[in-house]
Amino acid sequence: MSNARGKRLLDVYHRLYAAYGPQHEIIAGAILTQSAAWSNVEQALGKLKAAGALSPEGIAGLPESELAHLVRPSGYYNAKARKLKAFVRLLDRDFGGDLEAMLGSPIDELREALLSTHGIGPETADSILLYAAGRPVFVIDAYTRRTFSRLGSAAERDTYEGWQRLFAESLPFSAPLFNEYHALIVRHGKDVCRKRPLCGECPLAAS
DNA sequence: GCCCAGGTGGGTA
DNA sequence: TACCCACATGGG
Repeated sequence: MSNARGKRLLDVYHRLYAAYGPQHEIIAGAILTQSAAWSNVEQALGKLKAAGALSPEGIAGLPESELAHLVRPSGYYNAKARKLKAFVRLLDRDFGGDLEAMLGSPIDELREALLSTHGIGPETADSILLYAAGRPVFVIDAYTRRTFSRLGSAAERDTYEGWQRLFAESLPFSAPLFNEYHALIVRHGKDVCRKRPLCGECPLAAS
């Protein structure tokens, strides 16, 4: 491991880790961020990590009540503890507890499995598919709807599928593009444009 | 004090 | 299918 190749491989690992974070942290974050401010989610993730519970094994090994206590800052803590437990049960039951196997399984199969799990709806499922599994799925959230409605580019059908079709049929089919685009929409949504839609500081004002 | 945040599931008509 | 409502904390 002291040779150049080993260092190179470790360097790649650290770069990827710095860019994406551990996959179980992304998944926990996707569930905890449901109808919650990200600053509160970060507090909850910090508590999980400090308790050594930020992993499928950690979550599985904790009573639901203790899990609830740890995720309390993210709100709806009893409901979210139950959802984390449900995800780990799915991982265990359908993929033998192997997260890599789960994330590497066929996209339609995985999406269906996620949607059949308590507490995972279309947005959370697609967040996991895009951000944890790196699949080309466009995530539709409140920021996306708000932003494109204001721009006069709302989906024809105001449903999750309707919005998703709008992006899927109009953009190159690329996970990195979908990832970056959605991240930018969120960034924009949290920025000046929440209180002052399409104001002078908004990069979308003149478009 | 009041309002809202990157949703979801269950119940009712 | 289309609404309601519960679930709950922390920050502006």
